[in-house]
Amino acid sequence: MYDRFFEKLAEKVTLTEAEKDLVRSFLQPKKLRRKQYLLQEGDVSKNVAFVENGMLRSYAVDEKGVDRIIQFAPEGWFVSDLYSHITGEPSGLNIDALEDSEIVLMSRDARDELLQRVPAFLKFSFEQMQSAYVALQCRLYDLNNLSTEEKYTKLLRTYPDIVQRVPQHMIASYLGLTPETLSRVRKGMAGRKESE
Amino acid sequence: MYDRFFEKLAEKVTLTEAEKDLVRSFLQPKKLRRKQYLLQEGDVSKNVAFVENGMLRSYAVDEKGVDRIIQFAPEGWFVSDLYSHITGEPSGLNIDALEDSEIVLMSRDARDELLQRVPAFLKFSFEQMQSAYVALQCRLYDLNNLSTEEKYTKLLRTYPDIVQRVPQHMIASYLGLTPETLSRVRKGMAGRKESE
DNA sequence: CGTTTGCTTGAATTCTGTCAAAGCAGGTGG
DNA sequence: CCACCTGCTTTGACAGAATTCAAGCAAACG
Repeated sequence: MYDRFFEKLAEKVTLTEAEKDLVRSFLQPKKLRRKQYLLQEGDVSKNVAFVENGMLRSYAVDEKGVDRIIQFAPEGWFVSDLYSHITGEPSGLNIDALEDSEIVLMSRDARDELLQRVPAFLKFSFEQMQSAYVALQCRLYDLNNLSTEEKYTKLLRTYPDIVQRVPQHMIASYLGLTPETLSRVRKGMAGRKESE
Repeated sequence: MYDRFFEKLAEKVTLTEAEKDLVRSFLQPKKLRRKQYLLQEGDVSKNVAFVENGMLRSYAVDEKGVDRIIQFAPEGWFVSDLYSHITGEPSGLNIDALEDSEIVLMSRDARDELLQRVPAFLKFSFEQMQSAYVALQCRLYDLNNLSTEEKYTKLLRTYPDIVQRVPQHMIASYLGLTPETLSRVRKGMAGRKESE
């Protein structure tokens, strides 16, 4: 239990056994069935979740009722509506499970206390956030500047197993495309490959 | 000197005078003329910059030679190529001044040492990074899901003085549009306003 | 088996990029 | 002080790309 979570910590900081125990005491395991919500629009995000295995997604619903996926969170990733979590305001996002999943929850109080009491945890959180920021900035650049096809192939290179695990229309949503457009782009790519 | 920098810190943490002095000893002021580079593509990002006043921008140049602006950094903002700064690899970005500017530099060693020696500085850096992450995620969502016109009006609401301070073609670049498209969108907005 | 869910396809429409040209400052040097 | 550049914005015409709406099809599911 919590194996992957502590592996993740170990990538960036080393904790004593005592610190590990302390951290562990603030965590709460949870299982989620496919399609089960972790957070629903309008609620306040009480927890940050770490995915031990399975996969979640966070998304917003636009004025036309269409899902707009913001993030996929497979095993080893954190997911939450940070804005709501920090400010305590109602969330505009939904988070739910795309597969049956096992996750680790950390409440806001738990997080605050750990950040204060365990310096290594603060250091980890900072570096984790820094990495996430760099990755997000890269993604933003790509979104702005790559062609549709390039966005898709780059996604495939970054997350090779995503095609097997999430339906295509969700990938389209994540990339900011309609399902039809993505379908046609894939067709174009396949056609070009065969003719060579 | 460093006034705005310490104001920024004070928004999130409180430092003793001794800590302030320590932080100060690791900072380096610098003036930049308009069009002067802080970082050029291919160089390694040695510093993180905080803008005391003036405005910088970070951008990449795509394969066709077109500037793609990633971030505007007016007074009170941090700017750097974090990826290059952390990894030590050559940067793919350029950072230069859009106006004559006064900035505060913090080298990588300085930053590492402050993060280690001044807990409040680590806490600040974490929270700063967290805020930046939330803001970036919001921007990414907008880029993906808003219409061209909505992106532009949202930008105007978020940074009311940006239109006065940066040329329109740079705003277009920041929004991922061609200058022509932005010009036409603005025309459309103006036309609609008058007829009502 | 019928229903749902997801993917594909087509045709029409709207939007955006591209290329080329012209207008409109502000700034500089003569 | 004026003529000239230069950088920036606007316009137009056209081509290409993406969305929309509608329909069909296959696999998965209860």
